[in-house]
Formats: sequence, C-alpha cells, structure tokens
Amino acid sequence: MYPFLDSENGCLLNGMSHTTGIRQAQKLKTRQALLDAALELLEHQSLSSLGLREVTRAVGVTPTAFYRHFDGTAALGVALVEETLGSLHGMIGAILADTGDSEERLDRSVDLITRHVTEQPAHFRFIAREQHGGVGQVRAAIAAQLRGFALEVAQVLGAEPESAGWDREDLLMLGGLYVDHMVLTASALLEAGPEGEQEVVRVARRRLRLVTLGRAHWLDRP
Amino acid sequence: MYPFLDSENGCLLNGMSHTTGIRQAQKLKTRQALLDAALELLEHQSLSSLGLREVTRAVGVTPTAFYRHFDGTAALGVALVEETLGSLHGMIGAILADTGDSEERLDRSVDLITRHVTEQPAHFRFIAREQHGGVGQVRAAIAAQLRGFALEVAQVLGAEPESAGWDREDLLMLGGLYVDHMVLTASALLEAGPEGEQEVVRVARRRLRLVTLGRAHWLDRP
DNA sequence: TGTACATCAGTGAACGCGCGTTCACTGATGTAC
DNA sequence: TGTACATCAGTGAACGCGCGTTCACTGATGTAC
Repeated sequence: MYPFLDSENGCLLNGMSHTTGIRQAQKLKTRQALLDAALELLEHQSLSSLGLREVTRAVGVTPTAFYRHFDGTAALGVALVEETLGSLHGMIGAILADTGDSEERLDRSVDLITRHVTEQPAHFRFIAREQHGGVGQVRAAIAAQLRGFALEVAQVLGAEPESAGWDREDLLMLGGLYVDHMVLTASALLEAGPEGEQEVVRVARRRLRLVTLGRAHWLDRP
Repeated sequence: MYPFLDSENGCLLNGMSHTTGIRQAQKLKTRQALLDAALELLEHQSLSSLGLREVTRAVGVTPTAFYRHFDGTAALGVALVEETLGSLHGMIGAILADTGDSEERLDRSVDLITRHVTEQPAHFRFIAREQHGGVGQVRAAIAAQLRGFALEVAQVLGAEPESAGWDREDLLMLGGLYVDHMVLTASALLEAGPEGEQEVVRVARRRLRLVTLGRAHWLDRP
C-alpha cells in the first residue's frame, strides 16, 4: 500500500508491509519525530553521548517506545545517515551537469553547497561530526555513502572531454577530493557562522580553482 | 625550578611555581597519567561521552583527585590538544625543509605522516575525532592549532622560488589545503588499518601531486 | 455490515547502576626560624 | 640540623539524579468470517 516507504525504511518494515494505513502512518510519524528530535539534539553533542531518554523526552513519548523503532542510538544514527545523505544524491548531478566555463561552474558549486548548508545546517553538522566520531557503525555508514558520492562524481567527470586519457583510479581520486572538499567546506561554513560565511566561500573557491588547475595539467606530468 | 613546565602547563601552575620538586613532580605524574588514560579511552568513544570517573578509575585515583588537575573533561580535552599538536610543530619543518625534486619530497611527506600516525595512533585519532566533535572548547583549540600549522606551511612555501608572485592569501589557502590533507590522510590511515595502508598512501600521494600541479600553474590563470 | 479475535505502538512502574560534585579529612611534603 | 606550623594532592563517604532496559499492560487498529 505504501511500497515507496519500504525502500526508504529498509528491512525493518519488510515483515509488516501488509499492515494497513493508519497504524503504519502513525508509527512512521513517531519514527520521524524521533529522527528530527535526535538531529536537533546532536547540534550540541556527539551521537556517542546522546541519550535514548533525551530523544523520547523531546518527542513526548515514553522511553520504551524508542525500542519499537530502533535497537539503540547507534541504529538511529545509521538511519540519520541514510536520511541525510540519501537525499543528496541528486545534488551531485545538479552541480556537475552544469555547462559553462569552469570558473562559472565552480562558483555555482560553492554557492549550491552554501545554500544547502544554510537551509539544513543540522544535517550537515551531523555528517561532519560523526564522519570521524565515536560510533563505528555510523562511521561505516557515512564512509559508504561518501564513497558512493565519490564514484558518482568520478563517473560524471569521466564523461567530460577534459578527462580524456584519465584512468579509473585517477578519476576516483579526483572524485574523492571533490567530495572531501565539499564536506570540509560545509563544516567550515557551520563553524564560521553567518558573519564568516563570505571568507569561507572565498577560500573554498580558491581551493577548487587550484584543484581544477591541477586537473587540467594532470597529464602533462613527466 | 622547573620553569619550562610553566609554559607547558599554562596558568594552572603560575600560582604554585614556587613549590619544590617532589610534590610538583608527583602532581605532574598524576596529571600525565590522567591524560594518557583519557587518550586511550578516547580511541573508542568521543570526548563528550568520556566520564571523569572512567579516567580516574583507569589511573587508579579517586574521582575527586581529578579536580586537582582539570575543571572537567572539556578542560582535559583542551590539554590533550596542546599535548598532541604542540609536539608536532617541528614536524612541519622536517617535511617541508627537505630539498630534492617535488616528487621525491612529496613521497617523503606522506611517509613521514604515515610513520607518525603508526607510532602514535591515539593522538591522531583524537584530533580527527574532535576536530568536528561535540565539545566547543576543544574544537576551538584544535582549530587554533591547525591555523598555526597552516600559517607555518604558508611561510615555508612562501620562501620558495616556486611561490614568486603569490600573495599572502593564496599562500594561506595552500597551507590550509596541505594541513587539511594531512589530517584527512591520518584519519584515513587509522580507519583503513595496516592492511589498507598501502592504498591510502597511494591515493594520498596522487592528491598531493594534483595539488602540486595546481600550484605550479596557479599564476597561469586567465 | 457486524462481530469476535489478533496485532502491536505506545504506556507506566520498577530495577540496579554509574554518574558528577560536595565535603571534611589525612598525611606526606614544604617553609620558616 | 631540628622543630613547629602551613600547604595541598589525594582520600572516602555521601548525595541526588538520570540513565538503559525489563515487564506486564492497554486500547486503538487490523483481520477473518
């Protein structure tokens, strides 16, 4: 009845996908409320110090209800990774499919990241914080997603004429560089706040420019 | 009597620098034991979830003793930042003062980082983890230290003939890029473990090569 | 459509536990004379 | 050198508190006939 939800929520729902609307809808609403509350709480702490009771208190349900949705806070963290980065896969295309000369396109990339970070700061902060954080499962989930992004970028770049003669490994290296740069920029924007935004954007552009120059001369190497 | 210690331990000791050896030595020994124990515990969790009692238990002193040295775990974290990054300022010079062609020097940089990370993994893990972690004071302390490194690198690079015509801001951008790359490489090495080391090193070298190429053509831009 | 039974998301009480912080203390070390 | 007092790093008991997890439960929703 809600087949699109099954794919979003993974195996948790596979066994119960036969249930009818009202109950499932209510459950998903609570689940989403837990995710939202957790994300907000995580702006000022790390996942490894986030309490299950904190989250349920913020939502307004009993602590026990938490277990109907997640095994523990680590599992909730993994779900947050999916929610945050799953929705971004479209963005990659939007940035890179752009035509125009490289300077213009570069500025647009940085602007797009800036806009996304400004619009949903909590999501980006979560990723930056937990990418190297204390919960292994979450680190692994983030790494897997970012590897996916790097691959996407590599594929898009590989299709461009500028990449003639590049091998697969070099393209992946370049894709990873762009992705890491994106995450670093997002984190720097969050740390700098509104007043420091301009400066961060300036530096991010310069860095991208340098990388683009390196790319242009990659095959000139001795 | 131990004037060199005053500078290392900051204002905490300023009021008591007149005390004689045995007592002060014992206190510093305990303090160091707390730092060491904390660093070990932080391999598997974040600072924001590190308990004061965990640390004192690991050292073998009462929880109350902790307050003789630090206000709380956040203050201990800041001290750990100083300990970890303070000792690395020499390394920058060692890497960059190297002569030889850029390919050779680049490999030596990566090797040096790899060796340092392998020798004291806990220190690097701590920095990578807390750079974007949940404790503001520690994030700030790390950011200040890394800014210092970027500045050092920028100064060294600025003195080289390849940097003729570069302005201060571009040099800082480049210095920051190298420093961020170093931290990312360290973190990747830790995550990959011994068996993945080779691959991480290969990618790190390629990235550095790309940046170096970009540097070489920086002034060719239209 | 109506009824009788099954499911299950969320409840609320209870548990044992480790936490951070306080306080008055002890006894080795330091200082003054 | 010896003595009498001061300092202060570390002690140990105590506190109130919130934690994660268990359990039997309730009542709205779903299913079968």
